[in-house]
Amino acid sequence: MPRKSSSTPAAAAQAIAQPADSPLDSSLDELIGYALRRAQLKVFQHLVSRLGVFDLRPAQFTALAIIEHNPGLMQADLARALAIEPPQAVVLLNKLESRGLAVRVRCKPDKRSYGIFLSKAGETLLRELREVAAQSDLDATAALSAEERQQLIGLLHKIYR
Amino acid sequence: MPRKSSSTPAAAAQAIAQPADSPLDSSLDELIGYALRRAQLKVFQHLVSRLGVFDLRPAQFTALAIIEHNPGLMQADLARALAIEPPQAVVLLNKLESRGLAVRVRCKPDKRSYGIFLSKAGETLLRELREVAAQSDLDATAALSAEERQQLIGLLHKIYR
DNA sequence: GCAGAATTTTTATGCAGATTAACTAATCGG
DNA sequence: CCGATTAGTTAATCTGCATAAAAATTCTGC
Repeated sequence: MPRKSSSTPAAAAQAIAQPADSPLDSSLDELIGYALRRAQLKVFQHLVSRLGVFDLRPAQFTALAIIEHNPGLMQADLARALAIEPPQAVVLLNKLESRGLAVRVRCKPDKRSYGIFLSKAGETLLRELREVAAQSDLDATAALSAEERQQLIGLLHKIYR
Repeated sequence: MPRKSSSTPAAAAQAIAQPADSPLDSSLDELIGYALRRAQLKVFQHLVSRLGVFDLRPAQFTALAIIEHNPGLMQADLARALAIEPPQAVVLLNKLESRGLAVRVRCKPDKRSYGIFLSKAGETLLRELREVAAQSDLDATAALSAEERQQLIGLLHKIYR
């Protein structure tokens, strides 16, 4: 019986990473992009499986955090913050709203747009999710010391800031 | 006129990153997973656009490097190394072979399998691609010093090794 | 204040990448 | 030689994302 390594259903490799048991190498390890991708994939998959317990995807978690931090924002803003197109923000929000985690409130002055807010349940869940995510982070980077984690975050911020 | 920020056709955000001009924040920046994803996305998009000149995707570049480093490997091995499923390895290899960059050679002892090799053209192109990738790496991480890059690579290796 | 342009969200459609299942060909083990 | 297994391929399906078009509302110039 061929064993199926990953329990992760999606989050699939767009390609680059090799699973832990791969005996093959490619001499690409000195490329930052390659190392970044493999590390990111591992950490991401960790998070995906942790969030899976809540039937949530990373993007939904991120959306909750953005909404909390910018209450009343419009959908277009959320889309931009998530780097997704507006139609996708619709389906994402639909899911959050149908689960009672966020609400759309018609904007008084401009009845085209909505203000988006977390529900009480959304706030509560988000608090828990933050802890889950932080713990997932630690687990996935168990090989690093606290100091190294801070170093890493600093370097990464330099790249994308 | 609605401005379209990204010139990147695909390589799209599975969600998390925010484009450079996003005014919104989410207080997620202290998560390694979040920072990793955003940095990885930036570096990856850089590489995608550079490789686009050659009509290649990162996975194809990686495949070439793996083949060079493990000449004669079987398709199943390649699939495992790329963390993709065998059917995908087929289409990937078909493309490389149709472009004359790699060849399948029927295996003498076991006529079910192939040995995969780079063609002369594949080797030549790969040499060029390595330089392109290395330069893309430098460009995308221009904010880092040489020392910081080495530091970063070391930290990333600790995560996924 | 009204016609036309612009903008906010939604719906519909299409596409690229990936996974699964089913099929072919070849080898292995008795 | 025959059933079971393996390598590769093909086909069907799914998913995520984008693009385009539509609907509702607001804005602008006259």
